[in-house]
Amino acid sequence: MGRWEPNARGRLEQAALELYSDRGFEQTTVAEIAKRAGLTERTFFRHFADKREVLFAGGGALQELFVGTVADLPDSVVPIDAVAAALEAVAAGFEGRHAYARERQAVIAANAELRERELIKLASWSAALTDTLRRRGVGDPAASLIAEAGIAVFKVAFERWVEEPDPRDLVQLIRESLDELKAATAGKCGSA
Amino acid sequence: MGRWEPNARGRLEQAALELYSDRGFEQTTVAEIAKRAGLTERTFFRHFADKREVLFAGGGALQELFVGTVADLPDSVVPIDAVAAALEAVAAGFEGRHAYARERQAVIAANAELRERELIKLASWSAALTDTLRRRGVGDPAASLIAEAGIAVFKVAFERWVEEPDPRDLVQLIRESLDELKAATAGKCGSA
DNA sequence: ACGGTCGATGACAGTGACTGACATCGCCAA
DNA sequence: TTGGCGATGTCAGTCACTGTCATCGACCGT
Repeated sequence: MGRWEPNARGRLEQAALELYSDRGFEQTTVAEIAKRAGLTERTFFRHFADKREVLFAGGGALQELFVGTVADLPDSVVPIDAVAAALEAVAAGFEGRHAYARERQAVIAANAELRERELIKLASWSAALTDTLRRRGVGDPAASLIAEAGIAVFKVAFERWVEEPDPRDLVQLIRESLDELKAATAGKCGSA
Repeated sequence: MGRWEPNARGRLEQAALELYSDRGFEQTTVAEIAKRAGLTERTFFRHFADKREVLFAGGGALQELFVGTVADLPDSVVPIDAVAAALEAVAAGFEGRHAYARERQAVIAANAELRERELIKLASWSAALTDTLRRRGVGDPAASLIAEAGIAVFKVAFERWVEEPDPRDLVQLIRESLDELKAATAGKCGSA
């Protein structure tokens, strides 16, 4: 029970999600999380920059998948389609994790500070995507706008996916959302 | 010099911007802000929910202008055009405040926590806009997507406006950005 | 003028997030 | 065995933020 139990980081992540889910984010102290993981508060802060980050540290791999997908596509693919492909690749990464995503998202939705952190993570995706698009020769500000729009599509689709207890196909939700955005910016659909 | 100097709130806002601008956000304590404004730390927290909010409290009026503009437009106006009109109305509100906006934005850009707060404010605009669009009969998820895309247009245009020391016309920057987004997403309704 | 009410402020103690400095523990290589 | 080294523990300290109560200053009715 002493030091050197394996996977300290993972234990902290799991303990945090459980406590945030049970008592709420604000009602949970870092000391409690650490204790449940068999560690000390100081060690928590060696693994995670702050109390919120423990819920978001896993997102780094997704961002790499996301950007990598766009970068690997042939230049002949138009930007909006490249973004669509990347979104679908990320969506596929959530396969079979609906229950986990749902619990985590419920915790985040219940607290403003956690929503803030989530938004800045998505903004970081958007910035990385903007960069990748520029490298493909997309101009400014088109690159930023396509990236922001793409992230918006993901956000909306993901929200819908998580809302329902009965998991639909996230990839398809993303396709639908993108089509709706295309229609709306063309000024053709959705008006009263 | 005692109590009852007028405009305590405004003095706190100005003192905070000056100190954040000079020393940086993290290097400034709330006690210092309060002292410069001739008040105490406790009074600061009676006016602003936290150390960041002092930079964002003025945004409420803008959100009302923004949503109000959309709500007042005749239903015959297509959603994307209604959003464009609202963005331009807000842009007009920044007339002659370029120097202030520039200083404030520099402070925000220099600190991750402040960027987080800015993102959640924009997300709040987006949510309010989504609501207003729904009331105009726009369906889901089109309402969310148009709102998110509109905010993205504003974000990109505003960034460009603030970047340059020599102020261009924000309204025109917004028009250009919206056109770029339309071009990038151009396609038929329901296309793959 | 007087006393009373009320909102804004001050004073103070307390909690908890986060940090820096240093000691300690367990693994691995020389 | 021993020394290095990374991960952890311990402890003190700062600062954001909160609850509570006292105090001040303006306005109001008498």
